[in-house]
Amino acid sequence: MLSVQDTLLRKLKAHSLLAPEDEAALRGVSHRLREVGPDEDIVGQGDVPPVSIVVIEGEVARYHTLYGGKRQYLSFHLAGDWPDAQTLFFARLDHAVCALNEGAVVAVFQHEHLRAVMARFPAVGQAIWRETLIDGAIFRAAISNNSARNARARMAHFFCEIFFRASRAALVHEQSTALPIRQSQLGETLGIALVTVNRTLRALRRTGSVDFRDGRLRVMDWQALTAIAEFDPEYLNYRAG
Amino acid sequence: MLSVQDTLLRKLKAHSLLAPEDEAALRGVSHRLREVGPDEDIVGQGDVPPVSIVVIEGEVARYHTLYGGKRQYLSFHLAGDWPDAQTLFFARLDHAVCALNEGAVVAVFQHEHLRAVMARFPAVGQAIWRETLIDGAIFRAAISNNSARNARARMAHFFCEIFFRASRAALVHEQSTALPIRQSQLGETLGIALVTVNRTLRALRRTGSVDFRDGRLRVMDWQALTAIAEFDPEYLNYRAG
DNA sequence: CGATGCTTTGAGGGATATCAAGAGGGGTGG
DNA sequence: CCACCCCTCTTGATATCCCTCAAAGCATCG
Repeated sequence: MLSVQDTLLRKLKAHSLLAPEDEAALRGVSHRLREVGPDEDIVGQGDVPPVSIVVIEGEVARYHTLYGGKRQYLSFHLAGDWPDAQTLFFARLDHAVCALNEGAVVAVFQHEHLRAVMARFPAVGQAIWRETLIDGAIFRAAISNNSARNARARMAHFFCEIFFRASRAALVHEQSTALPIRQSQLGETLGIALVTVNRTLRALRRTGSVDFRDGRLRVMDWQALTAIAEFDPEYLNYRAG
Repeated sequence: MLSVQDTLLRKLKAHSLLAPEDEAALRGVSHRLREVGPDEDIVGQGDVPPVSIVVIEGEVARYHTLYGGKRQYLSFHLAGDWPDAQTLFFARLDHAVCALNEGAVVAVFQHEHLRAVMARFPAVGQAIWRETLIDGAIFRAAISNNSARNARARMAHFFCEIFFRASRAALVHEQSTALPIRQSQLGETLGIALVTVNRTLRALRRTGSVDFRDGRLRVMDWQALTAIAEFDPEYLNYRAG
C-alpha cells in the first residue's frame, strides 16, 4: 500500500507536472490520519473548516441536504482525491463530506500549512487548483447526466465514471472495484427512486455488461457499457494512456 | 456604464479582498473587446484556447453537446463573470461557451498576461480561483436542482438564482432583469421538455410571484418565489448585504 | 430466533414526454 | 404594402417512464 504522500502525489501528477522541489515541499507538510465509519460526516454542511482532507483508503462522498431532509449525493471520491480542497479559499462549505465504508481513512492537512507551501511553491497551488477544476468538470458531467439521460443511460454513465477513475487509481482488480453504497444512495445520486434503481440495475445486469451488488461494481463488457452510457472520459482530464 | 476593469473588479471584490497594488496590476492587464451575436460560440467544446473571457455586456452561457446533438446548458453568466477561467490551467474545454443575446460583449485576456500578473500578485490568482470555486458551488446546486426537484420548483429555483445574481450585479430594474433565452433553452437547462416548460411557466405565472417572457424575468413576489424554490443564496458566497 | 435493514417484486397512479397543430409576430421579397 | 415564411409560443391529446404504495424475500446481528 502507498504512503499518504505517494497516494496524494500520484493523483496530482496524473494531470500536473511537479518539480522535485515541489514534490519535496508537499511531502513535508504535516498531517494526521483520521479513520471514519460508514455514513459518518467528516465535514458538515455549513462548516468553516480550518483543514482539508485527502482520501487515503476507502471511499468518501459529498452531498447536499435539502429541505425535508432529502439527500442529494454530488460526487464520490477514491484514494488520492481531495474532496474539500475548495475550503482552502472559501468560507463556508455548501455541502457535507461523509465516509461510505467501514474503515475509511483520510489524511487531514491544516490549511495554514498548505497555504505556506503554496506561497513558496506556486506549482503546488496550481496542481491543487487543477484538482478543483477537474471537480468542476465532473460536476458538469453530472448535470448533463442527471438532466438529459434516462435512468438506464444515467446509471450506466455513473458506473463508467466510477470504474474509469478507479482504474486510474489502480483500484480495479479482476474487473471489479469497490463501490460501497446502497441502492438507495445510488438513487439519491442519480435522482431516481429506489424502486427504479432496482429495476434499472436488473435491466443493466441482463445486458451482461455490468453488475453492481454487495458494494462492488463489476464490469464484464466495457465497450457495451460505454455505448449504453455514451461515455467519453475526456472530461476527467487524465493524461492519455 | 462601468469600464471593463470596474466590471471585473466589482465581481472579484464581492468575495475577495484585493490590495491597491493587486487591483492596479489587474487593471494593467491588456485586453481586447469582442462582440458576439446570439447563439454564436465564443469558445467551442474541445478547444484549447490561449485566452479567457470576462462578460462585459449581455449574457453568455456554457453548454454540453451530447450524442445526437442534444444540448445541455450548464450555467449562465452576467457582467463580471468569468465563464472559462478554468482554461487558465486546463488543457481542453469540456464544454462550449456561447453568447445569448444580440450585442453581447466580452473582454478577451491572454492567458500568458494573466499568469504573469498572478505570479507576481498571488491575491489576484486567489481571487480568480475563488471565482472558479463559486462556479463549482453553482454547478453543485444545479445537480441538486435538476435531480431532486419537480419541474415547478426546479424552474423557480433557476429563476431565483438568476435574479439574485443579477441583483448583485446591479442588473435588476423595476423588479425585472434580462434573461435572453427561449423556452426551449430553458428546457435544455432544466432537463424538461419544451411543452412542459410552457405549462410550468404558466403555472408559475398564476402564482403571481414571477413572470418570464420576451427574454425578461420579472419577479413580483420574491418571498413567494423563494418559498416555491426552497432557495437559499448561501451557496453563491456573496458577502452579506 | 425475532428484529432490523437492504433488496426485490407487484400494482397502480401521476408527472412529464411525445405527437400534433394552431396562433402570434417579425422579417423578407414580390 | 401585402403575402408568405419562419420561428417561437401555446394548447390539446395520448403515451410512457418513473414514482408511490405495499409487501415479501433475505441476510446479518444481537
